[in-house]
Amino acid sequence: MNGRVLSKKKQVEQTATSLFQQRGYAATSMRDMAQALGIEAASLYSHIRSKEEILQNICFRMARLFFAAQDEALSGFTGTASEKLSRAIVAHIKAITEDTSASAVFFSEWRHLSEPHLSEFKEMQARYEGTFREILHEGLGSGEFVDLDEKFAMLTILSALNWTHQWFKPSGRMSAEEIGQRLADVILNGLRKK
Amino acid sequence: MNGRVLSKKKQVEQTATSLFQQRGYAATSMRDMAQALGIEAASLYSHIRSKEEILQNICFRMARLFFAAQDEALSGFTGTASEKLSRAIVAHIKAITEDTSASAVFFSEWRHLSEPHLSEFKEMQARYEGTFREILHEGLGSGEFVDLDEKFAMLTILSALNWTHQWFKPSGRMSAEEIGQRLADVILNGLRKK
DNA sequence: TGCTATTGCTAACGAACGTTAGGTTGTATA
DNA sequence: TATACAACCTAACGTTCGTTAGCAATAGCA
Repeated sequence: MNGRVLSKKKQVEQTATSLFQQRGYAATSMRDMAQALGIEAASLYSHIRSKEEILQNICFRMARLFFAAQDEALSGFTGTASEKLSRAIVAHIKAITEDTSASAVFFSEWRHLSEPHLSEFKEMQARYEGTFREILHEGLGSGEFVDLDEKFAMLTILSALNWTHQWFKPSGRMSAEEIGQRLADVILNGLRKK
Repeated sequence: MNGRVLSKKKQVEQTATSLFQQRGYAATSMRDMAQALGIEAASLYSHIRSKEEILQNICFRMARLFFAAQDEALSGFTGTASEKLSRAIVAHIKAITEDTSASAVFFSEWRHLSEPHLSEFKEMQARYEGTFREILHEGLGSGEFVDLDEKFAMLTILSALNWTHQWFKPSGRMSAEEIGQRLADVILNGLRKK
């Protein structure tokens, strides 16, 4: 077995991801998913343990993706805070564009995780955001960045980036890297022409 | 009657707003709301027609707030695209900070509206965003702004602004107007010191 | 051929859901 | 004092929810 394109479990997760994105986790029933797959609701339990397990897999898989991209972009890199921020932004966009549906679920459905997964998730989130804060902190200390609140700036930047999943199309004329670079440029230099 | 601080219907809506923000519309039950108010679920129907009516009221009230703020900021105003954008941003932040909980619901729970309200809502949203697009279009035509995609820039800007509801505290040291102004500054001039 | 997964089914469980019907109480006004 | 209404109750409705039990069909491998 396993000469298949996609294991059935992956298929279930992919369908669930799409439905969670469209309707939200709480508003998507097991029967909805089953119907989308052309099977009965009870049959889903041959592949998954519970509804929440699906959400956990989506959320934590995306989390790993974000960390991997961030690590790759920053580990061992030395440069100005601007350069670091730029690389972190490009990495972030790259992770989002690797799976926009899962990203959408990751960003807005994680609150439906139950303990202890919820706490673990929040911890990872804080750690990930912490890297951005450190970069901002560094840039503020070196006088590279304008005076601003570290935390609010970090949240605002991420919020701007996190909308990318809504409109990114892999078939579009810009690659993830190009989009990330443009966003980094605008964040660093602003809309206004100099 | 009506020497009261808040009509019971408003109390129900306020409680619902808070719960919708925390758990999401679909994951909040009538019994949850009732419990938060110290009454029985069935008693809620003395004050409201349905669960969805509450969501409708929250969403459309916030929509009116956004339009009112935008109109006040721009109607009759003539100036550069930068100035217009700045005013629109400040107005937007002002509307958000007038009710951060309702804003949170407005931004992420509107998809649970049923027709025809859903279509009406989307129409208003497009109209509101259209104003931002026009400003960007103007600034691009006049050479005031750097070259960028109108639609994506608009979505990115609004996405950055729309996170404000997450951290704004009326008791904080910055007013809504100050925050809006700072955000407009960063969007126009960027993070990097010149 | 026999064994073991994989994938699916029907039937049903108890719980929770939004909502309705019908009734009781208290208070403000005519 | 009579009337009206707001506010809340208990009881229950039909539906949907996530999930379990138990069983059948199929396919790959030994």
